[in-house]
Amino acid sequence: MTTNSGAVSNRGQSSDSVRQHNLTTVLRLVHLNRKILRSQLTAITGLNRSTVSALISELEELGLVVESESQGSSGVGRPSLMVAPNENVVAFSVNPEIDATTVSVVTLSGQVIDRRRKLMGSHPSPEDAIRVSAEVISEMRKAFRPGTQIAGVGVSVPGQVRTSDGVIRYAPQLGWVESAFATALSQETGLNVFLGNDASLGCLAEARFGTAKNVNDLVFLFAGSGGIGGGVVSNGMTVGGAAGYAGELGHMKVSSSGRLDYSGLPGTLESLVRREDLLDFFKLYVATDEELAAEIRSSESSRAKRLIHDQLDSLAEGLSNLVNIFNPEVIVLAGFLTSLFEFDPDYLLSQVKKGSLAAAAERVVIRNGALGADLLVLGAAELPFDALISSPSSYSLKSA
Amino acid sequence: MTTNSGAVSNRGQSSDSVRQHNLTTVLRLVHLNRKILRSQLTAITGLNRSTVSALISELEELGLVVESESQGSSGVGRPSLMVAPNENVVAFSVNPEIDATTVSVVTLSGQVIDRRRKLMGSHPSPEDAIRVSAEVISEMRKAFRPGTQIAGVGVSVPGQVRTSDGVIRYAPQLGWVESAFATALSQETGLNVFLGNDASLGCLAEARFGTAKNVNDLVFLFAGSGGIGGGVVSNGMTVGGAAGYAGELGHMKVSSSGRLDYSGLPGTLESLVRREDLLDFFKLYVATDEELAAEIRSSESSRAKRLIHDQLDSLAEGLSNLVNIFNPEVIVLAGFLTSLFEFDPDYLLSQVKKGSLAAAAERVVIRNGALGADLLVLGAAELPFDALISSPSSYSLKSA
DNA sequence: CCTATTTGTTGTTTAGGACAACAAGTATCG
DNA sequence: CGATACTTGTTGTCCTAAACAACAAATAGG
Repeated sequence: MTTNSGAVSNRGQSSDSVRQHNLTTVLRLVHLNRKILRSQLTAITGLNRSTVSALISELEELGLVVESESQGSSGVGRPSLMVAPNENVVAFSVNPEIDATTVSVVTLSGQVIDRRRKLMGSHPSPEDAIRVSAEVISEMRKAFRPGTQIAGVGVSVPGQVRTSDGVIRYAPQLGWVESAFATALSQETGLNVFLGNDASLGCLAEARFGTAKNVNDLVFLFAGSGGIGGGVVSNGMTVGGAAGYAGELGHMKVSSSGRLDYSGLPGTLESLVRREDLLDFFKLYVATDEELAAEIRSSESSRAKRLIHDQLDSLAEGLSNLVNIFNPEVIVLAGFLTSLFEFDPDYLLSQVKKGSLAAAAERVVIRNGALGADLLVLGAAELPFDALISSPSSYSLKSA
Repeated sequence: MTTNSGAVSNRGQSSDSVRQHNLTTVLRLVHLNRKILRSQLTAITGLNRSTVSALISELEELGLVVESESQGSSGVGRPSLMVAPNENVVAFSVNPEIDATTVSVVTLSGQVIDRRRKLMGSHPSPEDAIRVSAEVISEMRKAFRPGTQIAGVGVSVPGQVRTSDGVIRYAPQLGWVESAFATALSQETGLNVFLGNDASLGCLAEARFGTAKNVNDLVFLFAGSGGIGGGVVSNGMTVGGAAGYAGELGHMKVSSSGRLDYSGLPGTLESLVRREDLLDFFKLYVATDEELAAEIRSSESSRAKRLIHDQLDSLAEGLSNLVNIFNPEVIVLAGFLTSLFEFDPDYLLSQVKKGSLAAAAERVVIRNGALGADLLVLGAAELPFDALISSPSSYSLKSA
């Protein structure tokens, strides 16, 4: 049941908004599926063939989609046309890290067609990151083929972002506080800039293109060197909260331990499940996730196993809480949590079930994320694409 | 930002569905506001005056709303007509408790016009409750004035309910396990029966008619003799989870304490914030919430204050987690939590802020619920009313 | 009593989706 | 290989329902 509380959608619908809605619906399906048959569009939307035809014509005139004859026909009857996003429509994805900033170009069809990583001095300021991003974006634009249309810029932030105006409130690892990042980068580039929390964007990406495609209720947990972040989809909608700070699942207190997390809160999931602890134990310094994963996979000593199982126990406590709170269909893990999970999947699942209500946990599935290195790149690009998709006929795309 | 993940609303809209949507929108506004001016309807919906006029005519012909001349005109110009729900449209609300079952009649305008509480032997079975409910409903129907139209029955269940088919999975206090309650009660009464978790329904009621009206992101926490339940509204939608079990906020682990809650989970909010503990301390047995509240309010001894502050501390730990997870606009407390909160509101708020991220907590407000004894009655009645409102022209109302 | 203002009503226009008929292209079967 | 069945795209027509415009009704203020 998806009862809405009444504070939502009190607007009526005119025939004009119907058209917009239908354009959005079709364009979203084309975007999500990368390519899709017209016949599938009519089946999924429930709209008439002729209506779908008209909608696609309009989207084609807007330069947003292209049609082609489908190869390798499947079945009787006239073969249906293939509809795909126009490859000329792109977005920039900006991913600031502690020692570098990565800028990527993503097409509306989900291809990452360019990526440049700029190393930066330690502890760059927001202004540094903005300047570098703007420079890289400017370079990249010069290389675009003519006719390229830019939807905007999406930025993944390892910290708390006020989504309404794209202000970074606090990014602990970067040491950034209260930066009007979106406004500044928009001024530098002349593009629309959207910000999101990194884990929330990862959640979005896995829900749309990854292992949780078509899942309406999911919990996502992402752990990197900077702690644990999360994201939640409920009723098919991202849980954003009043100002966009929701999803800080790593800062959930699960124990009376006095250990502090990176934000200074005691006994939280993030304080107990730590990449650093494993690195220390394996005497790895500055290791990649792959190297750490290899160590974990090949762990034989009982001390190592004990440590890993302790981490799994703590992780399970957090996940149990989330199961009780959200009753998700799928739990998706990313970052180094994937290696923990792989070490003993059955153990984690059984511990999660032990700590949660039977009914809420009975159908839950735990999976590793499927997007790997593209996770945040794709997630951030979804922000400008969402803006475009929600008003296809009026959104102002910028040319290269 | 309310980004949707893509798994939702892939349907297109035909002109017919527009009409249904607009009928629903108008009827929902009339229901939520109990009465509303036509001019306000046009302003809120953004629809044309003539369109609103036509929609109301249709709803009036369906017997769902009535129009009247508004008294005490306010301002220049022709006075607008007042639109209100038809008082002949009602729903039954069934609230099973450990020692009694209460059946109420609620009008579409939100009035509780009849209520009968049937005491039952200790530990009644689901079948007992179904039989008693059906009997009371049958009696009540005889007393209805002619023309009364019944939307259905809403049942609040202190336990886990699979919302898709109205099966009670587990209601610990009642000792009920796996009961096809909705189907059985529907068979007995010939009415549509809907089930919901009690706390979730309380959340819904406070969000629609209580202290959280027009709030799109809220967390609700409800504590009675049977433990702590909760409900969440995010993006204006109830968080229900994959099968409807979401919102079990009381079973969130926040401490390493070995104390068990009523479902056998250790260190949870429910295990630490306990009505029983307070009753024991004050040597009250079988007290009402009012009696307990009076004791708490007049507590002077330092031992009493200590106990109450301990409970507030535990409550704050749970709420801090929920703030980090949901970034709510408002937290609503109900049941005996209201007296805890009233004892020292500033303390609770400051402890909550201490345990959560500054950004997520900065604007959060804690309030007591406003609906008192009507909480679950109104909440349960919303289930059949929702069904009616979401398809006004095709929902089959039953006559008395 | 007259004017300005707001709202309800009625008749007309218009946008856009549904529908029906036909053309186009594929697979199957004899 | 041709006939048939089947599915899909296209085109022209129909129809629903919202917008719009003009007018009537009801109020407040001068």
